[in-house]
Order: sequence, then structure tokens, then C-alpha cells
Amino acid sequence: MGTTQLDSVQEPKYWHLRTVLSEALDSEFSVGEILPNERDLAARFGVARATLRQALEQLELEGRLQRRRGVGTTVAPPRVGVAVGGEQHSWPGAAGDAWQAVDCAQEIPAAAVAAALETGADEPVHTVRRSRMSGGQLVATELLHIPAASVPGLTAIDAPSGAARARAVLRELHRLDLEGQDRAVELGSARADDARELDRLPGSPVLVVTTRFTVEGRTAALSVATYRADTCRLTFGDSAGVEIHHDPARRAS
Amino acid sequence: MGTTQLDSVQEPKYWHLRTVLSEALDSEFSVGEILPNERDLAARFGVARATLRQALEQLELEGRLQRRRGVGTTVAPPRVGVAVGGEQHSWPGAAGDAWQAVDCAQEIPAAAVAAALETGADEPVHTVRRSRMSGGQLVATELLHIPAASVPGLTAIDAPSGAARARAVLRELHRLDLEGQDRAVELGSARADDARELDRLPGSPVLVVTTRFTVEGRTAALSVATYRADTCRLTFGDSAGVEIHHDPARRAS
DNA sequence: CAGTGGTCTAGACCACCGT
DNA sequence: CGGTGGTCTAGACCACTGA
Repeated sequence: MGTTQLDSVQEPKYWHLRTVLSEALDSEFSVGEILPNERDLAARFGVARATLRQALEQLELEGRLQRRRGVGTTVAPPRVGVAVGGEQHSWPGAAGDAWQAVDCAQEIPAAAVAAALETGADEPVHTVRRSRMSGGQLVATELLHIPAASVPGLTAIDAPSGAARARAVLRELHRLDLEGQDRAVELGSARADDARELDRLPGSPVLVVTTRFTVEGRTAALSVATYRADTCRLTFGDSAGVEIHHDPARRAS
Repeated sequence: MGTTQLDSVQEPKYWHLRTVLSEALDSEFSVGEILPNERDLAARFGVARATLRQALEQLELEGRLQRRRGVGTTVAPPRVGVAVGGEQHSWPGAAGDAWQAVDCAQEIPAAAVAAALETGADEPVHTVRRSRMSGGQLVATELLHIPAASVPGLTAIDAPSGAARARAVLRELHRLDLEGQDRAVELGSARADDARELDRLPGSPVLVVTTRFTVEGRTAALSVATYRADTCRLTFGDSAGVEIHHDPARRAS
């Protein structure tokens, strides 16, 4: 056959495009550089803009690109490793913790939260909001649910509300003897409020880390943390975590 | 104003649609049930099919729906919790391990793998392929890279290739004293081969779990495991992991 | 084979950003 | 304001599934 290779076995255009762009990013662009706009790129590759966008979406999902409305598409830096607690258990808000308390409210939890807390459906719960910075950027938000029964020493006088109140709740929590913790990670999509905080669009992919803290066999606190999936690599274990970044030498198909 | 509420502040149609569908799934559908086809649904909601699809994509990402070409869209069961190793370190392939060896090849690793292994770029490496089932379904594939230098006792006679060879490599690995392990989790998109194995389309979102096993301060093995993000919830820690499933009572916006 | 979801097009308009 | 990415449309065709 004279032809080196026809597109052969029905690879979707957007997938092929993703591969081509990916290689171009490796060889011809550096971190932070701005790509041509979508209309130009689409024209250059002879596809509709929607198809080009499908390829860009893939690359954004993989953390290779960053797109911002009104600005443009830039080459993303490698994902930041974000430590998510290792071997030893510790309470949220302990020394050296990367989180920052934002505020706190006492409320009746949603049914699913109450179920996970193993409390009655109408038992009051303190909900502490925290956020986490990394490299000058907000990378995660957290809702920390603590049954009021877990922190009986807390008085309304400690602080009425706001960050001070949140810290007071955490202080009370630290008086308990942490017995163990379970953790789960799954893919989710950012709710509108989280999206706004994380500077993403609603529905953006996020990694949801759910942690249950147990004291005397009961659930004393429940954390639901939402990490930007595009920029974060969650690391567990002793040290900084493995780095395998995008591999230029590996073919995608 | 007579109108109870106009769509108000510019919520995208697909996002609103996602919410409406999500609530419909809670109240009017049960797991495994087949939804009307996309053309009908789009017509019913008075939107273009592409817009409807954008909403369905969100719900699929969240693990609420499952779509299969030529078949239809069904309501997905809750995600399965998949244990990803807890506190105690252990070698891959140890007793009780959920993985199944598929085959093994000795090859020169890609640059990124060699870098993570901290070996020379042209040092030979055994690459064991394994797969993991859960609930009768393949939920993950793994590439386990082991520098030939890590398992010097391995002879070519043990087994030429295939699953037997893979098991022989693991056996040799178990002779080493595991010192520690790091783990990282990040979002990725399925490469064409993984996608085929996992019964997904190329580019489907996956959770990539990278684990480095260390012996005497050096990296003795490196595992890159790819989990279906739609069906899996990765659990860490002592017990079965926290379950917070979709919460009908919580508004999405 | 008919019906499904997956891909692709060519256009339009909108929301947002920086100048 | 002009330029960017984000949303949306109405259509077409394709690949796959199951009867």
C-alpha cells in the first residue's frame, strides 16, 4: 500500500485531534502559553468548532489545558500534589492542617448526611465550612458535619458565628479521642456554589473526598471535601506522593 | 409580577435540565429502569438533543445514569465501594488481593515511568497487567512496573509469558521486604485500550491510582491502576468506607 | 432490521474579560 | 468595545445492539 496510514479503524475525529494537540503541547508549547482561539484552531484543523471543543475538553479533563471565558486557553502547569492525610489519624483543624476555617452554622442535616452520621434525622449538627489553598489558589472546599452531641462542651457564648465560631467547634472536637477514620474518593460534579468558590463552571469535575471520624465506635464527625479535579492530584501515604505526569512517549490509542 | 419565577439569573438550560432530571430519577424511576430515548426526552423538554445530552453527560459523570450505544439509558445503581488498600502496606498479589494477573512483558519503560522508578532510562522492566472485578464487572485495569533489578531471582524458565509469568514475577517480588508505599489519586481519561477493557468509550473519565512501593529507600515497584470513575467509589482506611450517596433533599444550585 | 446512543456540522447568540 | 470561551440549535450520518 502506498498510503502510509489511512485513518483506518474509525477513530473519532475529536479523539485523533486530542492526540495531535497533545503532541503539539509537548513539543511546541510551554506552560502558561496561550493557544490560538477555538475558531482559528477549528479552521486550522478543518473541523467544526464543536468538534475542536470536544478535544479541548478532554485535554482540560486531563489537566493539560486551562480555559477561561473571556480570556483564552492556556497550557496548564502539572497538577499539584495535595496531601490528603496519611497513615496517622488526626482531627481536622489540628496543627499543620492545610485548611482554613470560613464559617459555621448549626442546622438540621440533609437526610443522607444524617444517615452517614448515624444520628437521628432531626438532631442538630454543626456544619463548619473550610477552604484549602495551594500555590496561591483555592483548590478545595469542605463541609465538616459535627453532631451537636459530639461537642457538648460548646457554648453559644464562645462565638456567635463566623470563622471564630468554626474554630471554637474544632477546638471542642479536639478534646475527643480520635479512634479511627475511613476515607472514600469519588468523582463528582461541582455544585453551583462550590463551582463559584473554586473559580470553575457548575458541573466541572471534582474529586469528592469523604472522611468519617470515629470515636468510641460512633461517628463523631463527617467531612465532605471537594477538590478541583483539573488541578489536583490527591496524595496519600507517608511522603509527597508519586509523580507520574503526562508521558510524551506513550501513544494514546 | 404574576409569573411565579422566571428562570431568573441565567442558569444554563442543561444545568437546569440536569436538576429536573435528577429529581425525576429520585421520584419516578428505580435502578435499572430504562429512560425514554434522547430524541423523545429532548422533545419533551423542548430543547435540542445536544442540550439534553449535555445534561445526561453530567448525570452519567455523577454515576446516576448509564448509557450504552444501541441499547439505551438506564438508571445506574449506587457506586460500588472499592477498597484501595488501607493502613497496612502490602505487596500487590498478596493473599486476599482483589486483582487477577493477566499477563506480563519485559520491556524498556516509557520515560515517565523510568523517572518515577528512579531507574536508568533503558533499564529493562517487567510490566504485569492485572485486572479487577467487582460485582461481576471489570472495574479497573492495572499496569505494574517492576524493574528487572528488583527481582534478580527470576529466571526465564519460570514461565515464558502470560498469566503464569506474571504470577512468577509477583512471587519474586514478595521475597522483598516492603518498607513503605505512597499513593496518589487523580482524574484521567481512559486510553483506547483501557476503555475497551472497561467497556467504556475512549476518553471516559477514570480515577488513576498510582502507587509506589519502596524497599530500602528505593522504588521496587510502581503500580498505575485505572478505575471506572462512573461506577467506583475508592475507599481507604480500615473499614468499608463512608457512604454518602446522592442526596435527594439537597438542591443542586 | 429498526432503534439506540455517538459523532459531526454550520451556524447563532450570550456572558465574560481586558483594554 | 472587540475578542474569548460557553451555550444552544436543527439537522445529518454513523456504529452498535437486539429482535
